[in-house]
Amino acid sequence: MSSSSQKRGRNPATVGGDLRVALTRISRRLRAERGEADLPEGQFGILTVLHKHGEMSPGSLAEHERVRPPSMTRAVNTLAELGLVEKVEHATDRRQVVVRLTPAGAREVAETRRRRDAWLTKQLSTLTGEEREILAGASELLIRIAAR
Amino acid sequence: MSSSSQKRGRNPATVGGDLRVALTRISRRLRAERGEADLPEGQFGILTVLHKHGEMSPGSLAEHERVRPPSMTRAVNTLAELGLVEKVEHATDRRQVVVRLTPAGAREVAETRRRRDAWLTKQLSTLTGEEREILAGASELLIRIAAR
DNA sequence: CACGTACCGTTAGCCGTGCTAATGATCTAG
DNA sequence: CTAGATCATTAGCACGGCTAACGGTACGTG
Repeated sequence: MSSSSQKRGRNPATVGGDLRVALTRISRRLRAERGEADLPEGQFGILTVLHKHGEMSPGSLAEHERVRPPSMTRAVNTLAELGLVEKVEHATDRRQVVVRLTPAGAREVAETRRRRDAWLTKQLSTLTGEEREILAGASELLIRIAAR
Repeated sequence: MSSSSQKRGRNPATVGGDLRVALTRISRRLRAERGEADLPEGQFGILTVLHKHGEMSPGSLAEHERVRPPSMTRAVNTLAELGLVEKVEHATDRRQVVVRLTPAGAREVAETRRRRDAWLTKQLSTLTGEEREILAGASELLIRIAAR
């Protein structure tokens, strides 16, 4: 009862410490719940970005995903080998590369989304609406903080 | 404006998707903010567990951190090489090993805690009390979910 | 025009940290 | 005493971050 009783005027450092613990715990749990057939988190993330925003250069992808270019190059190559994206040349700037979702990639996004999120969705279903609201709010805050 | 306008009756799947994005973003950000001198997240986590709960077997540590035993063995060995923990033999069961924080390890916990959390604490300081409340609540929820 | 500089992507190679499978040592039940 | 359970470890794989260094391309300026 010690953590939920004192609610007002939270100390930023304390919240930060708790948040860190929570993040590592849930991350490990989610990783453990990933099925054999599911794409690794990072790779799937790239597909969803392409699905949402359309074709994009590796550099933009890297920036969007807050990753260094070499990391993105490798991830994109893996996806290309799987036939989920294709790399085509840029129309006017030959330094650049355009990464594009293939039909198979688009299918993968749709199919995997359901499968992959099954466990988490199920857990969230058991929460109250208010609790889900807290997590939704936290998501927005965390994304905002990460973007600074 | 599409994500913050509709607030009631959140769909678990939607919350899950957003949450996933938020988790990967903030995790990468935190990793990027880690200083040269700071211990990697996982290793530091082990030190804090030992600091909080006292000496412990690798198996218990693994369970506590939701990791498989081989992962813990390796992490503990790294910490032992750094002189931050020591491995001593169990009093009665010679299969077991007892992992214990060294004085240097205890020092490391105290010192690193401040340094390592500087960035996150600073970010949280700029939030409103209500927003920090949301993150504190979310931390509890996530830890609960991870423990299932 | 040519040259230097800036930019983009890639290659090479490092590290941390998760996993499974298999081994060795020890303990314990029968 | 033997068989099986339990604990830690070793070996080896995957994933996904990173930096440093490099090659090709574009572009501004002399």
